[in-house]
Amino acid sequence: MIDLKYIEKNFDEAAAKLKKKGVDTQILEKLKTLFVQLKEANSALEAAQAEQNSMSKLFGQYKREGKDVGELKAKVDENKERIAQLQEKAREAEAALYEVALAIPNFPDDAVPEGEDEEDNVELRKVLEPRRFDFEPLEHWALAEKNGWIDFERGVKLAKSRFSVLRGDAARLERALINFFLDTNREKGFEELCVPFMNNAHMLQGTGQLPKFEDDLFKIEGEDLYLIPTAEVPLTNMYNGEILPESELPVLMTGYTPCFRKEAGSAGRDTRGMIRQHQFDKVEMVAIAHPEKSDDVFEMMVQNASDILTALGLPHRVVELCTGDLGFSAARTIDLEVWLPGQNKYREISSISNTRDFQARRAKIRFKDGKKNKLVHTLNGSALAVGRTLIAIMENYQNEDGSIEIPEVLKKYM
RNA sequence: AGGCAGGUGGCCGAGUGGUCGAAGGCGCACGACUGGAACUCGUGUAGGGUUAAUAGCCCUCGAGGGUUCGAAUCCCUUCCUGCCUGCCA
Repeated sequence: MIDLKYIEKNFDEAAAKLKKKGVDTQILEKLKTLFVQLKEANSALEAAQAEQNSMSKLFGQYKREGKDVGELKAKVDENKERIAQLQEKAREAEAALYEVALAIPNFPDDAVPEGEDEEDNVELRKVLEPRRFDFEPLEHWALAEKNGWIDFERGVKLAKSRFSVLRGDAARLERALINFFLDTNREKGFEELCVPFMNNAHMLQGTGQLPKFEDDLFKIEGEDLYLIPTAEVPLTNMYNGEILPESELPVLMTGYTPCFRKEAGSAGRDTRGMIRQHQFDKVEMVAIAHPEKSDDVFEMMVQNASDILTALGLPHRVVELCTGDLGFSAARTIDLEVWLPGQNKYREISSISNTRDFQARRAKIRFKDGKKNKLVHTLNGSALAVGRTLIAIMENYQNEDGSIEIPEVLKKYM
C-alpha cells in the first residue's frame, strides 16, 4: 500500500508520480479526503472513549467509598451510546478508505523511464549473440511434437485448455532445470525453501494480489485458500507481521513452486504452445532488504538471473520496464527476455522487481532500526521461469533433424 | 474428522471483574563496581494510531462479536497449538 501520510503532505508530488502509472488524480483526491475523514472520525471516537474511561474509574472509586453512583451511571450510559455511534462512523470511514487505498498501485521510482506500454520499455543490454541457423528453426510446439516431449491434448483432457503434460526427457529436463536454478541461487546466498502452494487471503493481500486481482487467482472452494500465482506470495509473506533484527537483513530466499494463474484477460494470446499456461513451474528469488541497500540487492538479483541464462548459453536481453508497463506493486522492474529463434523474438523469462516499502506496508514487515521499527523493502524475481527456459532450450539447441541438445551445465542433472 | 486441554510481552510464567499494558524470572541494553571480565547492584526493555513530540490520549493479553459503568478475567463464534481416538502419504 502507498504511504497515506505522504499523499496527505505531498499531494502534488504523489499525484505526478501516480499519473505516470495511469492513476487518475481524482482517485487520489478522494483517497486524501477519506484519510482525513478517518482521522477525524477516530479522534472524535477517542475523545469519547477517554471520557468513558475516566468516568468508569470514578465509578469504581465511588463504589469503594460508598458514594451514590446514580447520576454518574446516567452520564456514562449516555456516553456509551455516543461511543457506539462514533465507532460505527469510524468503521465506515476506515472501510471506505481501504477500499480505495488497496487498489492504488505503487509509485514508480523517479528514474523509471516514462511510457505507455511495453513499446516504451528500454533495452539496457544484450547478452550473447543469437546463434545462426543454416536451416529454418522450428517453434517449440513443432519440436515438442517431433520429440514427443509435450502432450498438449492429454493436459487438456486431465484439466482444461492451457494445461499440458511433459513427457520423458522433457519432464526430466524440467526437473534438471529446477535443480540447477535452486543450486545456483543457493550458491549466491539464497536460502532454499519449500513452501505451501496454497496461501490464505491475508497473505495475498500482503503482496498485492488481493483484493484487486481476485479474478486472476484460483480459489479453493469452501476454504480461505488460493493457489499461489507465484512463489513471491509465500516467500515474501514468510515475514508477514514480523519485526526483524537489522543484523538479519538482507534475508535472501529462493524456492521452487508451481504457479497457478487464470490468465483472465489474456484470451487469445499465446494460446499455442506452452508460453502461457494455467500452471507453470518457477524458481523464485525473494529478498527482504534494508531500505538503503535494496538497490544493491536488486542489481545482484538481475545479475544472478542473467548469469543463469548465460550459463545455459541462452542469448537474452535486459529490459527496463517503463512506468506504464510496471506491475501493481513494483516501483521498478527489469525483465530478462530470452531469444526464441523459432518465434524470431525475445520473450520474457524473468521479471525482477523492487517494490520498495509497498508490500512491506501491506504485510507489516519491519526491522528494528535502533529503537524504531521501520518498513523493509521487498524484492522478487524469477530465476527462472522453468517452462519458458525449457522452450528456450528447445528452440536454441535444436538440430536440423529436430533433435535437441542438452546444455552442458545441465548434463550432471540428467 | 471426533473428544479433552490450552493460547498472556523476545522467552518462561502469574493474574477469574476496577488501582493490569500486565507480578516474578530469564534474556537483552545501558550504567556502577573491576586492570579487564564474571558475579553483584541499579535503570530500562511490546506493538499500533494520533501528534512537532520517545508529552498527553486511544486501541491491542490468538482473532471477531457480546454482557458490564468497567473485561486478560464472564458468554458466544472462529483460528491455532498439544494430547487421545479415527483416517492417511
